[in-house]
Amino acid sequence: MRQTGLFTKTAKNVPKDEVAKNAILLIRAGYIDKVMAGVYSLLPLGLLTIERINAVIREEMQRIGGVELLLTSLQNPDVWKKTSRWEGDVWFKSVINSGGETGFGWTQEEEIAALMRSHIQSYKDLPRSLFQIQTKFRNEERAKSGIMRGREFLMKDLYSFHSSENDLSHFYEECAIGYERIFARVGLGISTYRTVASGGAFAKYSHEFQTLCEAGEDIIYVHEGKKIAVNKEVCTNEVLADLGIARTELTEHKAIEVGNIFKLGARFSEPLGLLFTDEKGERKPVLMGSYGIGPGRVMGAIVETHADERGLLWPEEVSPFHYHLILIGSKRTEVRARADALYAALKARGKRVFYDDREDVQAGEKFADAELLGFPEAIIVSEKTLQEDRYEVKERRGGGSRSFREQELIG
RNA sequence: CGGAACGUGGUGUAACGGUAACAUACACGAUUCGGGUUCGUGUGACUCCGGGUUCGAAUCCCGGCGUUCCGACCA
Repeated sequence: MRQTGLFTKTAKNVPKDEVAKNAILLIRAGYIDKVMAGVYSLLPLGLLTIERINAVIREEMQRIGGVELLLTSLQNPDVWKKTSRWEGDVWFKSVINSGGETGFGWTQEEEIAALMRSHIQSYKDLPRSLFQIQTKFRNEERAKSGIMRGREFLMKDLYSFHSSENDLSHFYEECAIGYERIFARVGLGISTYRTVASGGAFAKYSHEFQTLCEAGEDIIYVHEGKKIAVNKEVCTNEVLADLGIARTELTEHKAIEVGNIFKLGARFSEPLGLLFTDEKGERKPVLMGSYGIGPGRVMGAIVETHADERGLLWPEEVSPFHYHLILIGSKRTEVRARADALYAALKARGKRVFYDDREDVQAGEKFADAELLGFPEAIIVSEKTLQEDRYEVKERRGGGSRSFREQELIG
């Protein structure tokens, strides 16, 4: 992508109505735009970043057998009334002009359980796991923390269906491992802990994936040795005994909940009549699990934990581009021609390149912009590099630079 | 939902109840051309909305809407 083809601009001034680091940097760099409290648009660079995160999530969900679909946002109240979840303040609800009402989905257990009634009849139809990446709506009392707690946000929600508790538990663990792979790949591995949280009616515990961060809203107690944590909300002596850890071994941290996994049992399948026939001919409720990750929160958590005083700093796997090709001395036609050629050559080889081809912009401003945008490596093309017949490649993290011949770069 | 602060050009700030100013961004002209260069000129605001007080309101009062922060809430 050429920078002259991008409409967004970087800003020096920080928006005054934002305090969260993630929102300030993402807005300054032109990745997102704030529409209302807790409602942000994804601009081109923001969208590319989210798509990178989604691609990782997709791959790992498919690896554990998940099949992707896309459910509707508008919800049928009837199914929600059966599970007594139509009431409550989370909903954004609306009326249908021709009669009746609807609500915007904030999670989807009811809808998917209702759907699966037509597709699961026998134990032979199990297990199944389905996921989607979809916009969710929650009427939060108070939106905060920039993109990390919005009223409209993207969510990956996977639902699994099982014939036995054993099978559910097995998949639950598989999914937990998948989640660990995801967070490792997007650059949150070392700071993300599988955290014990309240389980609900069916299971004693659920698990949250919590990324240590001062901007987080949750408080967790971390056991470094075992690489596990306990949410403050459930950190009782009984829980600690279950986990075989002592309170003195724990350290308190603030954290961002970037994902959660939940055993639902028959909580939704039973009231909605999602039943199957087992080997003995008996009718039983399907056992379910649900597993969420917020790609926007992940993006926010990456910004919070990776960005520095110069701007954003993306791990390679989620960065919208790998190279930020910077043309210096844009008036000199031979320099521009070489930069154009290098851009084309890199693209032809499938490299993800963002090309700062702007004219009349000073080198300093280009460097500052590149650091704000945060791609892993900058390639600098200038009179100086051409004289040496080499290109300078500068790392965003650390700022070290090396020079390469064209062959080494595109080979 | 309780408490607090705030709402002024695109963005960020200023202005005692008395001509709305500055920075940035933008446009034009020079200058510079590997770290946000320098200078000049110019465009751009019914001061969130609606009432009220006053000779006169960005400023004071009331109501609404919105934003942020603290708390409560967050299957």
